[in-house]
Amino acid sequence: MKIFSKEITAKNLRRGKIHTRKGVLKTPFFMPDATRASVRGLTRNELENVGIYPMVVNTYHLMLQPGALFLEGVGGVHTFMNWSGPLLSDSGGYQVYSLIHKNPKLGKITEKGAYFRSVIDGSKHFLTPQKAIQIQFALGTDMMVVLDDPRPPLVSRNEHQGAVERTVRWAAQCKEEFLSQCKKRQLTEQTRPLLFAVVQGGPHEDLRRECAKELTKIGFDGYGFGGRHIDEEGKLMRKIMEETAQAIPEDAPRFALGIGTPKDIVECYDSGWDMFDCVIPTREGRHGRIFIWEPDAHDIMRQDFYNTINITNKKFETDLTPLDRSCECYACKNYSRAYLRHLFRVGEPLGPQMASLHNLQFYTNLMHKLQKYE
RNA sequence: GGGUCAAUGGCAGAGUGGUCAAAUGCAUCUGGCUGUAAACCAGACGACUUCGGUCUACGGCGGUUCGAAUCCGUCUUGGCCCA
Repeated sequence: MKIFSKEITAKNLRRGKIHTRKGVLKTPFFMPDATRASVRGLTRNELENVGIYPMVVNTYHLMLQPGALFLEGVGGVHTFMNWSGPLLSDSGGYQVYSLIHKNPKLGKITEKGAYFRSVIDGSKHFLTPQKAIQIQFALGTDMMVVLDDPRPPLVSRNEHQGAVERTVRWAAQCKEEFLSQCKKRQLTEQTRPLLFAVVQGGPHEDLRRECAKELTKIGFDGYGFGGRHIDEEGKLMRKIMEETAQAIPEDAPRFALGIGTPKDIVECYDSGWDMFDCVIPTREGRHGRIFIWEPDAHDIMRQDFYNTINITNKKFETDLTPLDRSCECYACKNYSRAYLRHLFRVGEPLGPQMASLHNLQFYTNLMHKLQKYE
């Protein structure tokens, strides 16, 4: 199967389509995070109406609840959550970082894999590269990610180097398990999922290049940018993103994991990345931040094209206009800023729900604009 | 009419001689959130300020004291009990 069909080549970027077994994805695209097999607060219909097609689920969260065996038994996570679009499963690699590195009490990393203490009930779990792949096959997702070893950005170069080496070793083990699962399940080039590796290396360009090179040798369907991609001031490490994109095979999809703000996404696109996922639209929506198009902005590549408002701010108390006049989403078509502020203040779930919906519409529209760009 | 208890910042409610511009919770205001331990977290919340302080505040008034939200007297208001 030809995974990536090249359509446009401009500068050093290539844009095209990714062929998954559940359908074709035109790049660039954004996937909302349905970490626990649900985009928080939104129904299947709402997501479809916004124009969502691919989404991201999480291996770590789903192996804890409801469990990989159960999910495999019911025919996979697609069936369980009733979603027919392509699903990408994150490996749990990020949880290695966000749980263990941020709080050593929650687990331990060894060469064999990562021990986790469940944040749900304290029980112990062990995730190996092989197991991460096995679970993702049990989930039945269409794009899988290798177990990787991200590190906090400020650790020593030495530690980043160690993380790169481990990430490469684990990636090789994942690939091996992936091939074995495909064989066992009699999957063809047309029916098998895609496997993505993750480039680590922190803020060191040479480590990123080295990591990309080693992963390329093993060979994957796509490559991700892992670890933190913004510096201490919250600015995108653009040079690193560019360098890393250049170090990845030109005909492979490039997945900027966990990115990002609308501005970050545009910059990453411009740096050569074409797949994105992030909690920002939904989490910040739940917390009251709304993305608004700047009416006079026409070139998303060259100017500030959006603003954010905090809908809970007092200044919206009597504002009967929609969140965004130019938006076609259900929230903007039906409710006012004052009403949504009211919903947030009294704790009605409809508030966070509508805010998430609107923000996802914003992200979807942003991706449409990027797809038309050139 | 007699007795008794109470009155604290937007609300609830601690504090009962100095460490009190006053705990805590709620409410309010403002931030933050980047492969979701996140419907979460943080800061502010009497006024003024040259940011060192200054002033006004724990029902009213008066007192005791170096010093009072805290002790005493009295008034006002409210709860409960007895006539």
